[in-house]
Amino acid sequence: MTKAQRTKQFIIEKTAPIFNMKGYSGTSMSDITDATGLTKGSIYGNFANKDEVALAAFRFNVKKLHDIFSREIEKEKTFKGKLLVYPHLYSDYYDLRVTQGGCPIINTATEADDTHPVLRKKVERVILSWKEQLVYFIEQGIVSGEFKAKSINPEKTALTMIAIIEGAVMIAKITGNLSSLTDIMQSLTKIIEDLE
Amino acid sequence: MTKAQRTKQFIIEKTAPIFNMKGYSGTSMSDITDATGLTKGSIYGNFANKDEVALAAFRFNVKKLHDIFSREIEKEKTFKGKLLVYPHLYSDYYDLRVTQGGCPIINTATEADDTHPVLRKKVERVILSWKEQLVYFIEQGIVSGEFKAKSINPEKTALTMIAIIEGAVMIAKITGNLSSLTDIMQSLTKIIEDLE
DNA sequence: TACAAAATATACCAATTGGTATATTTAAAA
DNA sequence: TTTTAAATATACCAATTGGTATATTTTGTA
Repeated sequence: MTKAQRTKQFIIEKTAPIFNMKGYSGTSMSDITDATGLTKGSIYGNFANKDEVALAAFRFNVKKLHDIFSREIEKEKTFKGKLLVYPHLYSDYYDLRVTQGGCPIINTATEADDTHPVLRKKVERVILSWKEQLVYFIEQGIVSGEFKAKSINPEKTALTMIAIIEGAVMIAKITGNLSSLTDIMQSLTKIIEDLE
Repeated sequence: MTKAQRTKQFIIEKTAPIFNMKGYSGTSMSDITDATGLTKGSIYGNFANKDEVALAAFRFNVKKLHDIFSREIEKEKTFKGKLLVYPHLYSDYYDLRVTQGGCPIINTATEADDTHPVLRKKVERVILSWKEQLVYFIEQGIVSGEFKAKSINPEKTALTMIAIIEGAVMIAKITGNLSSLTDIMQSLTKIIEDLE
């Protein structure tokens, strides 16, 4: 890793929480220089513009979350177990502190949908690939006999899971109430268990 | 209604969609003057600052949505019917066009949670009172015998309903896919029907 | 150790930000 | 119809915005 690569990574790590908390248009260049202790010169030496920093920060935040879940999902042998990783981790409030400022998906989605086409597309892809992963788990669960084939619509179930999770994170974040997150995750657990 | 009151209302109506699309920090004074055709003088003659306009715009957006749902809820005689108004209206994509820019609750919640304490508190109150209304419907449904008392946790169900709805709106907005909204609303319908 | 290249800092830019003081117009009351 | 007050417009303000050209420092390599 060259010096420049390290600096680039350093800028991303330092600004990722800022972008997640303040949003794209809420984060200024001075926020970026403050957070990194670097000057504009070195920011613009490593990134073409603010946009590039925001994009990299978003990628970083998503990966951070993704890695946590992937690690736990791999440990599980059954597909039901893999699906249950989500309510399990979220019940522990695990993530909300990892990525400061709440879920980067919902944060970026709500800000970018009407304002930032590039970022919008990135979020869309993240959501769709998340959905595909869930669909795969559900379908494989059906194949393996864990879930009953009839009456299950994998696509619908996957979308519902994502909606519940994102909605739950939003509610917990705005109310500061951890128990509401736990409550909603119980409902999600039930949905998964009803697949049997 | 005096002239000033009418102008104030005019400013709110014209800027409400802007704030909902661009967000608080994304909406500038020039956006406001552009949208209204008025000058800064008359904006600041009617509002103390940008904050006041944003707060009024948020209130306006929430009320607009609230009125639509209230009207339909009143028509329903059973509590199950009242709860089902949500999936029914959202399946038709009814709201997403009423309040331009998607759901003001999720938009404002994700932006304000880490940045704007006053707005944050307002969103929190909106969500909590929405939850209380749902809890009331569920409890009354139990009293009336529509729902079976045991195994129902009204608070948990209400929170889950809100999470699903908000998450669904977010997904539909970012993917531009109406059918995902319909899919998720079917899941919500099932949750409500399972209360029997 | 010298040197080229990469990385970072400095100092600037025009444009825009939210906000204000004052001038002008419009509307209501006497 | 005149006076007064309310409503709106004009013209400004300092501060901050994202961005850039250039100077300086740091780094790896010959």
